[in-house]
Amino acid sequence: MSLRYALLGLLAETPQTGYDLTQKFGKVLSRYAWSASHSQVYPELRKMTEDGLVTLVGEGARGSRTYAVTAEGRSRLRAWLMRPPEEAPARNEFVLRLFLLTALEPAEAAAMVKQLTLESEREIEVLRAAVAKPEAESGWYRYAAEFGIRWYTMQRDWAEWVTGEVANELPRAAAPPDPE
Amino acid sequence: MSLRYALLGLLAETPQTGYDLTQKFGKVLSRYAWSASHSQVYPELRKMTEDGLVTLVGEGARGSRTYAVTAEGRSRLRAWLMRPPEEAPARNEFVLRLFLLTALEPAEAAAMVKQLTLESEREIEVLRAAVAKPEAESGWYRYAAEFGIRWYTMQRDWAEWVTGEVANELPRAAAPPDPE
DNA sequence: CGGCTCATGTAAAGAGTTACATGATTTG
DNA sequence: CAAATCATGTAACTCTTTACATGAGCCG
Repeated sequence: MSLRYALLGLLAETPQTGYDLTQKFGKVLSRYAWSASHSQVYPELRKMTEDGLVTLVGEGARGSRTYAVTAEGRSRLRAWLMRPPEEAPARNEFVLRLFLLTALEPAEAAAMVKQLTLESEREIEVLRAAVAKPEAESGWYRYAAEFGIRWYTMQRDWAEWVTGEVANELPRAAAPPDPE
Repeated sequence: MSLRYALLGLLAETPQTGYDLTQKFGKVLSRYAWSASHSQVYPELRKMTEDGLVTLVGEGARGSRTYAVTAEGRSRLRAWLMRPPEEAPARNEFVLRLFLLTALEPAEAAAMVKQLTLESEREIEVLRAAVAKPEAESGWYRYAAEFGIRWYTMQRDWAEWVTGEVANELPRAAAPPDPE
C-alpha cells in the first residue's frame, strides 16, 4: 500500500508521468524512504485510475501519459498522512550493516567507519551544493536534500561513536554524549 | 540476501534459536534496519545450514534448535560487511510520510509535526532509560538504542525545520482545480 | 541516420507477509 | 489445570526485482 501513497504524494505536488515518478524513486526517495521500478509504477497507476484516485490528464510525445490526483485521491492521501503512526517495519541494508559492525574485529570496524565517514562527508557536500544552487528545486526535493544532510551527519557521528566504544572495550564505561 | 546476512550477524554475536532471532527482528532491528517474521527465519536457517554458513549446535526444550555461525559463515559475513557500499534502496514508511508532508496544508502539516515531536520525545525517553539501566545489555543492543536516540532527534528536528519553512513560504500559486 | 534517452509495457522469479497449524513448557 | 509463552513449521498470497520487449523522439 505504501507504493500507492508514495505515488499519490508525488502526484499531489504536480501532475506527471510514470516515467517521471520512476525517476524520483530512483534518484531521491529510494535512499531514505521508498523505492519502485517502472515495472511496478505503470501497473499501479492503472489500478489507481480504476480506483478513481488518479486520472489521465494528457498524452504527450512518445506515448507518455500524464496523471493527476483526483479529489478522492487527495482526500485518501490526507487521511493516510494524518492517521496515527503505527509501527511499520523499515528496511535499510545500510543501517543493517552499521548494526552488524560489532561482528568485526575493532580494527576492521574502525576501517569501515573511516570509509563511511569519508563517504558521508562527500555525500553531505553534494547535497549541500544541490541545496545551495539558486535554481534548486523547491518543495520536497529541497526538504529531502536537507534530510539527507542530517541523515548522513547523524550516521557518521554514530558510527564514530561506536568505533570509539568498541575500541575502548570497557564493558560499562562512560555514558554516551548527549546528542544535542 | 540481506536477511541471510542479518541472521549471520546476529548469530555471530552469540548462538541462538530461530525464535530468539525473530524476537530481535521484531523488537529492535525492524525499526531502523531490517525485519523478518518467523515464517521467513526458519526456512532460511535451513538453507543456510545446507550452504554451510551456520550449523545446528543444540536442540533444547520444546523442540528448540540453536544455531551457530560456521567459519565459512563468518568469513562470508565479514566479506559482506567490508565490501564497498553500493546503493541499496531503503524502505521506511515513516520517512515516506515525512517526505510527503508537504502535500498537506501548512496547518495540517504543523499538527502532524507537533504529534511527531511528542512521539519522538517519548521514544527518546524510553531509549535513554533503556541505555541508562545498569543491567542494560551491552553490545549491539546498546548501540542500536543510541542509534535510535540520535535517529528520533534528527527526525524531529528536521520535521520542525520543514514546518517552519512551509509556514514561511508564500501562499501556493493558485492551484489548478482538481480534475475529475 | 545511429546512438541515446524517453517512455511504456509484460512475465517470471524471488522476497516478504499473513494465515493456518501444531505441540511443549512454564507460570499463576 | 488453564492460559500464556515458547517454538517450530507450511501454504497462499502479495509485493518487489530482474529480465525481456518494443517503439518514439532528440541530438550530433
